[in-house]
Formats: sequence, C-alpha cells, structure tokens
Amino acid sequence: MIAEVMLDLKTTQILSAYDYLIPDTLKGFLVVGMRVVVPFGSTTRVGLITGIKPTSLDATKSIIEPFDLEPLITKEQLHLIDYLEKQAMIPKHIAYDKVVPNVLKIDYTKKVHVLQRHLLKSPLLELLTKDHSVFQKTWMKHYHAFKTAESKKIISIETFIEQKKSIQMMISYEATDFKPKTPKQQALWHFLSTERTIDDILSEGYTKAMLKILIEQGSVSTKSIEKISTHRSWIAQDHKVLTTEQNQAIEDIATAFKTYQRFLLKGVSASGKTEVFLQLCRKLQQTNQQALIVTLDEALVEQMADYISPYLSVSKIHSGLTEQQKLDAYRAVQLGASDVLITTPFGMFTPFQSLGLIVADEAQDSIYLDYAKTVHGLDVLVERAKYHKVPLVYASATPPVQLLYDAQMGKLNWIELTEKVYQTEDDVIVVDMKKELENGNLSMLSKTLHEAISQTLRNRQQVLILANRQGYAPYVMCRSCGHVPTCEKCDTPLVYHKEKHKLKCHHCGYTIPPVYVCDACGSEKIKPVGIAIEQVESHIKMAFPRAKVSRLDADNTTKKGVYIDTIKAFKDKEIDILIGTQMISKGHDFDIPLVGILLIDSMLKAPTYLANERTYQLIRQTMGRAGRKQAGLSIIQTYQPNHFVIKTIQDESAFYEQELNRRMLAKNPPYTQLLTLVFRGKTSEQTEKAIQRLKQTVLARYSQFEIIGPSEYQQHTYKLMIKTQKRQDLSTLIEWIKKTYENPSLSISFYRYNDEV
DNA sequence: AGCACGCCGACT
DNA sequence: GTCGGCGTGCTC
Repeated sequence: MIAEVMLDLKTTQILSAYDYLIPDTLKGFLVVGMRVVVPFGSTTRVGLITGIKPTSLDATKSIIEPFDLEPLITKEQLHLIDYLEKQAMIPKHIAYDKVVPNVLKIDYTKKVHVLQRHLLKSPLLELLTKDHSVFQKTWMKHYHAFKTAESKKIISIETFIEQKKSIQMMISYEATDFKPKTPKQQALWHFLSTERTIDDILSEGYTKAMLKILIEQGSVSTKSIEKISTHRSWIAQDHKVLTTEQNQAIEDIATAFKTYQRFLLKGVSASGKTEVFLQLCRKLQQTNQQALIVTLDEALVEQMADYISPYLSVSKIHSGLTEQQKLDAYRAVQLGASDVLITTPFGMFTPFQSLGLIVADEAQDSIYLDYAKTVHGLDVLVERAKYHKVPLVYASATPPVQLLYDAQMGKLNWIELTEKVYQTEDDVIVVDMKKELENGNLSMLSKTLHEAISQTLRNRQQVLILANRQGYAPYVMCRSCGHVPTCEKCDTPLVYHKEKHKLKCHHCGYTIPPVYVCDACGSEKIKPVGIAIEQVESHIKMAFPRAKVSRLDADNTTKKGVYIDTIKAFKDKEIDILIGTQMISKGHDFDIPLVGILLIDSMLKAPTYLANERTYQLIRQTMGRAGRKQAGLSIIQTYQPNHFVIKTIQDESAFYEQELNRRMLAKNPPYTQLLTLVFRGKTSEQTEKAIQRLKQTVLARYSQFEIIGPSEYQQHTYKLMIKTQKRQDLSTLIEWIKKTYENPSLSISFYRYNDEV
C-alpha cells in the first residue's frame, strides 16, 4: 500500500504530495489525516497523509513511523484544504498551513554537541561555549562550518522533531465495582459513579487523602483524559427585553437551522445584533449544537465574549492569547466542550464537534481578504456552512454592495434591525475645505470642527477623530525643482515618517535618513508634503494643549496590548481626544457625542472600483461611533462635498442605487467577474511582450473575456485585468494560463477579489 | 589546483 | 527546509 504524504514545507517548489510505501506493520493503522515521519532528501520530516492508494509509480522510500495515534485533522479540514487548492489556486501544502493552527505544527530543533573541544575553530569556538547547545537561527550564516565540523566528528548535530504545543492532560476518577466499607468512603464512591475531575471532588468537600485511600484499595480507578477549558462567567445579568425586530430576526434565522441558507443581518451600531447572536446560540445549545462567530480583532472578540459568556460556555481565539490558550480553545471546540467559538478570521478553520450556525460579524471588512488575497474568508465560511448544512449570517451596519446585489437576486435573506436601542438623534455636517481655504483657514481643522471640539471638551466629553491614511503618502518634495526621493529598488516615492524621522519605502521597507538637500538641484527647500495622521495629532495637540490626546494607527500598535489598552483607556474616559485610522471605526462601544472625519479625499480617488464603497463604509462606520447613548454629531471635512458618496452619506438606499448603477455601466462586480493578474519578470521588455502575447491569445481563443491593460505599476511588474460574466470561465482560464505559461522567468499571481494590488 | 561562496534544482 | 552540483572567483 502507498500513502500520499504532504510535507510541512512552505516553499512553492515542493510538490503537494509525495508517495511513500507503507510498511506491513503499519497497514490498517494509518489513515488519512494522520501525520507520519518520512525520509525526505537527506532529512527527516513530518508529513500529513492525504490519501491511501494501492500502487504508485513514484514511491521508493518507506514511512519511518506514525507521528499521531489518531488523525490530526478532520475530514472537513481536508475538504477545506481541497477547496482552497481547487478554488483559490493555493498549493495543497500551503492551504494546509492556513487550515491547521500553528500550535499543532512541528518544531524541528537541532542540538549541537561538542565532541572534541580542542579541535574547534572560529567562529564555532565562540558560538559553542557550552558542550550542548540548541542551534540558533543566527548561526545559519555559519551553517557550512557546522556541517564541516560535523563531518570531521568534532561536533555532532541531533535533530528533534516535536509538536510546538502539546495537548494538556489531567486525571479523571471513577468508581469501580468494589464498594468501600465506611459510610464516608461510600459517599465519595457514589459521587464517583460518573467520571469526575479532582476539581469536582474537592469542590464537593471531599479530601485528597480520602481519594488516595479509595484508589489504593481499588474502589476508584484513574485514567488520563484531555484537559479542556472554556470561559463561562456566572455574573447575574439584567433581563433584556427584545424588540419586535430582534425577535423576528431570531425566528427567521432559527427556522433555517440545519439548512444552508445565507442571511444578512443589517443593523446600525447599538441595534442589538449581539443579542440576536446570543439568543440563537442559546437555542442551539439546547440541542448540543455549537456556533462559530468570526469577528475582526482581539478587542471585538473580547467584547463579544463578555456579552455571551454569562449564558454559554465560550472559547476564544485571537492574537492576544498564548499559544497554549489557543490550543485549549481549539480542542474545547473540537471536542464539543464549548457552545460558542468567538474568533478572529485566523480561527475560522477550527473544527467543530457539532456546528449549527456561522456568523461573520463586520462582514464588510477587508480583513476577511487580507490574509491571502486569493481567498476570501467569507467564501471559506460559505464552504463550511454548505458542508455542515447550517445557516451563515453576515452581520454589518454597512453591508458590501455585493451582498445587497445578492439579496436583490434572491440569493440572500435580508434582515434589517432599524430600531436603535438608545433612542437618539444623529446629525451630520459636511464641511467644504475649499471654502475654508478661501476664507484663509490653512490648518487641517475647519472652524466648525475646531469649535465643536472646544464645546465638547468644555462639556467634559470625548471626541473621536478619524484621520484616514489610506492612499496618503506624506512624501518629501523639493519646492524648487519638484524632485521626489524614490526607493532605489522600487522607484516609488519614499514615505516620510515624522516620529521615527525616516524616509521609508512602503513596498520593500527600504529606509534612509531624511534628506535636507535636494539630490537633483541642491536646493534646501526640500520638505514633507501631504498630510498624515501624525500631523493631525501634532496639530490637535497644539490647538488643545490641555486635552489628553492619543493616537492609534498601525505604526504604534505593533507592540502587543497597546491597541487594547488605548481602547480601554478611551472607554474609561482617561483620554479626551482619540485620533485613529480605520481601526477605531470598527464596532467599539464608545459613549461619545462628537466624531470628526478627516482626510477622506484621497481614499475616494483610490485606483480601484471599490473606492466609493470603501469610503462610504468607513465614514458610516465612524459616524456610528457617535451617539450610541446620547445625541451624536459627525463632522466630515472634504474637498469634494458634491461627490455622490458624501451627498448620500445619510441616505443609504440612494448610495446603493447609484453605486450599483455605476458598477453596471463600468462592467464591474457584481455585474461581472473580475480577475487581476500580476506579472513579475526579469526585464520590462520581455515581460511586456509575453503579456501582450498572452492577451492576444486569450482574446483569439475565448470570446467571452474583456481584457484591460497591461500597465506597469512597479518596475518589471505589470497588471492585467480580465472581466467576464461567469465565475466558472475564470477558473478555466486560470488553469489554462497556468498550464500554458509555466515559465520560471515570469511569475504570475492571480487576484480574484481585488483590482488593486 | 584547491577551496570558499552563492545560486539552482531536486527531494517520493 | 536542506543538500549536492556546479560555476565563479580568489589564493597558494
């Protein structure tokens, strides 16, 4: 018998499966989903069995030994790997890497033992101060020296293969047939007629000493079981009265239990979507079914878990947890010990004992796409919902245009929660920044916003400022000749970072100190232009010196905890003005009267058909942060007050109608299927020729495609867009291109969901 | 010639 | 990810 084994190596040059002979002793024991230790080249690796078949032409080596006693991954996960391979063009072993959590992957540690210290030469002499040490990553540059020393028997290198984190075990106790004599012992013996843990026993008031006696005389047996932990808080909660709309939404979705159906739960902030999820989860729990709730980040997972854990046992997965905690959550969900898994998109592949519902919260967010631009997380969830035959609920205050279209086509059930739990009135003011300029106000804050902030601070209340940075590049420019310093490799303008006082390339990370004299003309009039969030911050700090001002953006939140701490400090009213990028617009339950929205103009001009939708969503989301518990005011500053996105900012149906119309005229999704191809070649000329040839061949061969481009957007990197009606046509085309244009000097990437790469 | 280093392709 | 093959370029 032959096993198809997929190795845990992430390089694309590795095939997705290698065939190995199954030794007679392992026949019947090995099944698909188990990992095995196999020889690979000169090394030993761990691989996953993806198939078993009678014969193979390629197999030459045998499996060394099994690594697991039972399959590591479920049939569903294998199915998802297959789905990612087929639908998203991801090689199998890379799909595996996404589906299986890091903690269950293998660490290959090497230990170096010094055999003959007197023969050690530099640099090994300095590195190997101890006779036994773990091989460090930084030693890789001396790898050759290590290998030479090993062959001369001066040192020996030993490789250890182990799983990063192991499943935690604990002991369980159960009564045997042998009845003890004393009444006290009998009481414990009866208590243990069902399996109990040590915590159960101690909390009932029994002692360890008594348990020990019973074990010794054979009245109680012990065995090792997996330790599982879930979150459940027992704090009594206020009884909540649901609105008619909430009850209706719960009923609609609950009726669809056990079938695959898609819903969109549209609700503004504070409309009580979380309560709907909770009630649905409670219904499922009564029949021992579980729910998967996916949301955006650590803070939102925690917020949701706080809401649900008083009623149900919850498992959480997000980046703020330790590896062990993530593994505990993963296992608790897999074994059915928790009712709900609340996770960031990273945890969406977690296997369930009995899945009954999937919720994709904040479904408009691009994070569902971010982790790999070829797969859409929401599509993965569709696949899981179909597999389990369960409803999939998208939740969003600002649903994507695509989903509205799906609803119009009857492919999606649209449910709207209009009632705000807190009855308040919201207001929006659009400030024309061109007029501000004409009136002599050159600062980034309009008079209107400045006054509103002053007023709010005087009332001892808080302000949230959205300073979009998407599309903004605060680059450096010479005011004399117009010269802009660019990256040596990418030829793109270097972005100016005020805090770090550096010029940085956002494509490759190339960094140089700031320039004071122009390279081109020698002028000293070279200065940063454009506006960045840091400038907004320093401006506001100057304008309101007594206010406590904090800033949140991707630059200063890389350190763990900064993001969550800042959000908490704002909620606790320790910060007066919070300035942030998109990350402050999402789902947080703030209680503030004023929101300022700045710097959205470049976002409207972003070179993608999604620009209008994204800007609209960002503004609406941010507006939603104000007026949750009191009347709210949003002030939008723009140079394009007549842009339809701004004009319709308070009239959603008008926005959707106009945007859908534009998409239809421009033949953009959802009216067409879009595929973006990115080509990277060695030279521009050859690459461009190859693309032109490809374009002509496709046009001649297939009539249903419209092709736009190619355009060079980075050095030696070209973009080509292909539009068509049927999704299946694109898959066929991709297969064909891959087969026909396999060429090491030209790399082609495919992007299905984004025209902006 | 002798070897150090780096790039490339194979690994079942 | 690791190794061997093979070319280049430097040193004895």
